Parts: sequence; structure tokens; C-alpha cells
Amino acid sequence: MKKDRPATEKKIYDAFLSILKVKGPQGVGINAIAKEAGVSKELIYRYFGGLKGLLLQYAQKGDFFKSLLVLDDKEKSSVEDLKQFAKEGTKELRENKLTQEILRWQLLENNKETKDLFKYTNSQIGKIFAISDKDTSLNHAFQLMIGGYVYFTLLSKFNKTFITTDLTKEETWVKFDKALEKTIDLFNEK
Amino acid sequence: MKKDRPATEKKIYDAFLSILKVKGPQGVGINAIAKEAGVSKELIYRYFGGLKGLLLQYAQKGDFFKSLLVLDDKEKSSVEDLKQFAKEGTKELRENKLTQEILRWQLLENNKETKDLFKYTNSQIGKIFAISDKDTSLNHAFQLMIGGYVYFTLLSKFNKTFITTDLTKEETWVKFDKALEKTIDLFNEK
DNA sequence: AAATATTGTTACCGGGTGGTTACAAATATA
DNA sequence: TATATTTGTAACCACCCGGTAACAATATTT
Repeated sequence: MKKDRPATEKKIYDAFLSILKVKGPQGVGINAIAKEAGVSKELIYRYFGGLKGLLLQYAQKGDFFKSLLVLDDKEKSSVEDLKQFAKEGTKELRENKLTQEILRWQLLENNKETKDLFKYTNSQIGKIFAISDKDTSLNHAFQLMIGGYVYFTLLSKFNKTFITTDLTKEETWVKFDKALEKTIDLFNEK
Repeated sequence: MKKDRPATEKKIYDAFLSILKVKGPQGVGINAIAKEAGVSKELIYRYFGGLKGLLLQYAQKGDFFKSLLVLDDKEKSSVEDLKQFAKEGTKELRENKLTQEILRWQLLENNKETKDLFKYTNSQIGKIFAISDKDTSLNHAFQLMIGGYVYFTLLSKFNKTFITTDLTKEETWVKFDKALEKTIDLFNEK
């Protein structure tokens, strides 16, 4: 057996990401990660300080919401910015499994282990909503619809449909996008 | 020890509901239920056919979404109906912990054990969305916003805020309600 | 080359899980 | 009253979990 700590650390970290992506928060555990990495779990404690440390490092690296930060430099909010974000943001959300599982995680628990992780992710999301005006009906409607988008995205992992709405069809998500866009327009015409 | 099968069955069933309400889907297990009921777990297998049977019975009793079915008899959808449901439905959702945990459950898994349970709950929700016209932007916007409402409700169990939005304040939910109502209005004025 | 430090594995611990078996106690039946 | 059935408990099983201690193998330093 060769000795290569950096490579081993990467194997562990990658295994963690892989499990989170595939199995979700429920699958994330010391034993599962060690097995996936093909490494003794003792090393996870030694190199990362256990699962807690692994999460912390993950949070600080911030391997999520990457493409959602395109609007980061914008100072003011315009209707077009809002519409652009809605379109790009929802697309990114549907494609980034890792981000989805972190959002799912937030619906399950919020303890001292995950606290830091969620703190970082929320700071990322916060940048997004900073571009729309505060405390208006549009803002609240926008938040609700984005929330709904998240909800349906998470739901689509285990459910093919929401009632009669087919969550597997790309067409459905296009319609959601259009509804979102139209709502923004209606609020602005007023 | 007295022998009273009906009483024992009720203790088991109530324990199941209590655990689901307090601990959520993650807390539901044979041992936990037996302990909460103060009864040997063997009886759960004997009387209900294990956890699976317990879930099935729960699904068929349908102790959820009760107050959401006030619109059950309505045949056609009117704007006022939609607004009324939005208001009453979201209120019910926020108050019914049991319903919340079933919705949370759907975000975690959908296997043969929970399949029947979700089938029944979804048929209940289906009645709600049947009152709004299919395949319009309003319908999709409405779905998104209700989805967002569910999302924020589930989120509020572990998170006090969504970014800057305080999920503990009643005021916040009032604003969400107003945003929902206003959106319906805007779509209808058009 | 010898001693030391680092990397990695194995085996174990206490505790919890779902599930079953064996047995005791209470009730119903003969 | 004696026998059989139902109700209930306790102990056990194999298997998982997170966590740790003991030990082997490889690098590094002296």
C-alpha cells in the first residue's frame, strides 16, 4: 500500500460528494463514506475531524450555487435581472444534484453539525434575493414561486408527478418558467 | 397486566401519530413506536403486520388534509373559490403538523412501504387543484406558489428564517397570503 | 543503519435497528 | 374445573451505526 495523504483526502472528499449526490443526506455517514472511498474510516477522523469537519470543509469550499452567482456584481435590481435570474437560477437548480441535496438536508435537520454548512449556503442564496426589492408583494410572490420551484425539484427525485403535473417532462418546467416570468410582468405593468 | 386488544391497538396507533408529529418521518420505527406505546413490538407485527401495515391503515383512515376538503363539493372554479382555498388551505397546512410530516416524507423516499400512503394523500391534494383551470399560466403560477408555501412551512421547523424572511412571524405568512391573492387578481384582470 | 514519525488497516466496543422465538399470564371455552 | 386460545413480555438474532485502540507498513529523520 502506497502512502499518499493528499490523494487519500481527495478520495474521501469525493466519496462524500458522490454519496450526497446519489443517496442524499440520509446516505451520508462515516462508514458509507469510508467504504465508498475504499479507505479506513479512521482516516476520516484523523484528516477531517470526522463527519463534522468534513462538512465544515465542504461548506467553506462552497461547491454549490456556483452558476447562480452570475448576478453577484449587480447593484440594483431591474425587471430584466429578475427574469434572467429566474430563468438561469431555476435551470441551475434542476441540474445541480448537489445543491438539491443540501436544500433537502435543510428540511430534515439543523443541528450543530450542519449549522455551518447551511450558513454558507444561505449566504449564497441571500445574494440572489438581494436583487429584488424588499417587502413588496412582488418580492413575496417571487419568493413563493422560487420556493415552489425548489419544492417541485426536490419532489421530482421520488415522484414522477405532482398530482396531474408531470415532473419528468422538460415541457412542465418550461411552463413553470413562463408562469414565473408572466407573474413578474404582471406585477410590473401595474 | 390486563388484556385489551382494542385499547392496545389504539395505543400503538396513537404512538405512531405522536412520533410522526414530533420527530417526523425519520423517527418512525418499530422500536420507537413500541417504546412510545409502552408495549411489546411483537404486537405491532401481530396486529398491524408491522410498520407497513400500520402505514396502510393510516393512509386508509385519511387523518390528514381534513379541513382542505371544504371545497370538495364545488364543481366549477371561480376566482373567489381559488382565493378562499388559498387562504384556508395555507392556514390549515401551517397548523396541521401531521400533514406537514407526510409532505416532508414525500421528499425523502417513495418506496413500496410509503407508496400507498402517498397515493391517498395525493388524491386529497388533487381535489384542491382540480378547482383551478388546467394548463394556464395562472394554474402553474398557483401551483408554484402553493409549492412555495409548503416549502417554507416545512423549512420553518428547523430554520427560523429564509434568508432575511422571518418564518416565525405571523406577519410573514400574512404577506405571503396577500402576495398569493394579489397574483390571482392580476392574472384575472388581464 | 537505526530510530522516529506518518500513513493505513483490522478488530473491537457499546448501542441501536428490524425481526423472530420462546415463554408467561390472562381470558375464553369445553 | 380442566383445557385451549388469546394477549402480552422478554430475550435473542444478525446487522448496522459511530467511535476508538492496537497494530502493521511505509517514509522520514537522525
